[in-house]
Amino acid sequence: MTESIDRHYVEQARRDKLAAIRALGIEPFAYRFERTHTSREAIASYDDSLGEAGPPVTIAGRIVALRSQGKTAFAHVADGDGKVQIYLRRDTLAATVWELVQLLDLDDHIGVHGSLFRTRTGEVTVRADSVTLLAKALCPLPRGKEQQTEEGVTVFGGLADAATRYRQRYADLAVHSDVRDVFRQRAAIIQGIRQFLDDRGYLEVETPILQPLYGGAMARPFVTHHNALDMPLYLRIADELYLKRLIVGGFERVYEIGHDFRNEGMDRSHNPEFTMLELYQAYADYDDMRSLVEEMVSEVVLRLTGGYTLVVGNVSIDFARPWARVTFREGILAGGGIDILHASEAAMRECLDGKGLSPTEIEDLQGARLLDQLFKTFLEPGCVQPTFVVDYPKALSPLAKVHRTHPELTERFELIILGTELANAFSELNDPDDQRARFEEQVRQRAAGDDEAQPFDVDYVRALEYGMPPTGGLGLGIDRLVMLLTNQPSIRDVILFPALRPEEGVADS
RNA sequence: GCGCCGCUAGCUCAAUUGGCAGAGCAAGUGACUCUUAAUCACUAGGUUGAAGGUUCGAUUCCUUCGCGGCGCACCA
Repeated sequence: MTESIDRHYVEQARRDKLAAIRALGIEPFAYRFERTHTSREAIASYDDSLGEAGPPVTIAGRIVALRSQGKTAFAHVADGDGKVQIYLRRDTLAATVWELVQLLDLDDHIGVHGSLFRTRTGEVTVRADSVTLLAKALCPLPRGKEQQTEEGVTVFGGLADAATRYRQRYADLAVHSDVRDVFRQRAAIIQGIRQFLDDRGYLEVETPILQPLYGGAMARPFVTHHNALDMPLYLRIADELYLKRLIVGGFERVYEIGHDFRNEGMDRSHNPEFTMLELYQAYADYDDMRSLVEEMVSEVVLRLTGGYTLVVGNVSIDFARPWARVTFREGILAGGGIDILHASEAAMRECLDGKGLSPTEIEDLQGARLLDQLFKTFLEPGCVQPTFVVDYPKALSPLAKVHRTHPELTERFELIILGTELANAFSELNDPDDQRARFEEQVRQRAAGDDEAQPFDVDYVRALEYGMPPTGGLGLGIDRLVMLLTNQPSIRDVILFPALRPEEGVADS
């Protein structure tokens, strides 16, 4: 980039001011600034008995509104916890400072020292006796204008384009305090989960993100290359197999909160990189995982909202325990009138007739896919309130332990809320011979062209051969939980920098 | 990957049947010593996402492409 490019007149005007500020002998980009109060603290420190002689404060922030009236000016300065009005008068400021004030723009960062008073219109305000420029904003933020009304704040204009909001998240955040709030809540939710698990003796661990073999889920991986070892490495699609190795190693309760990577489509509930909680507990089964996740999520909801009820969209969700529980078989029987354990595949296909699928699509369904379609059609959408769907057919759950009393089922549940899967849990398979057989089956499917089948992990089977105690395992999609608890319609609204197509002319310059 | 919708000034949005591309905010100049969507006057700001086509004439109609949104498919 050179200085000869044609700059937009708005930016050029600001660069001219930047030069004028330097000509005044003022450095427009400061090194540090010592403030005494945040905006909120400053306002709280004013007491009306003090009249015009309020306490001195030093605040810092970004100029979010600027109203000049010639020899005076009002501005609002926003910081991390709010904003405060400042009052600038030519006759109370040094001549150079007043010249600087004339060169300030919206979105500049400034520090202000002065004493508090209440204006005639009733707003607690800092009467500035000095102003320090902390950083000049050379581009204005796409900021709307706010009007304070009885009902709250109305914003006129602003940043609305979704693509720009996600691409320039810094501008989105700078301009939308409600977007910042979503990410504060996200942090609180994750912190609540950590607290819950730490309090119960679960050990937080970190396992490899770069893996020589991927496994633990059915998904296409991202592949990269290690130069020194000259070998491919995969970005993990799940933590599962490493965490269970730790159970073999003698840790009885472990969890990891981290990113998984799946090389698949993107939509409202899928980002290629997403945050997963995985948790494993020795001597436990899927029933223990069920009460654990129920307790954990309801406690997080309580901490976040002060209650157990949450309005999401136009539905009220009740997180008070206990949550509904339905078996996979009974749920489909109730919703679709068909018993998956006894009906023929032909009869099951017939059930799906007229449910939005074309006849050829229905004809192609068989085995696991057919069962999954029945689940998606007759059971999942009806699970609006928190619902455990338990005991999945074996065909759908190659990683779960066979049900102790129904050999055609597995000990697995999914937690469904608002028709969306939030968590998935098993009684973990700990028979190494069974595990070996299932890997072999995966290899066969891979050879048959299923590129999502898992590779054979010899080392993992070796770990199981040393003996893994009975273990309950749980995976919970953190992003989806945050979406739900913060009432956000898209996973992109709860991921700070969601995956996007590269922007033309930026990525390659 | 498929379908539908959208893309106009820095931002938010208009533009009648295909007939001079407009407003508010932001910006610049000027006025203004308690304003708060400050106000008032003036000024500037456009390759209408890109390329092509139809037409005397295209923001508008057609084709292709790019980006985004929604839905479907794939996928937890």
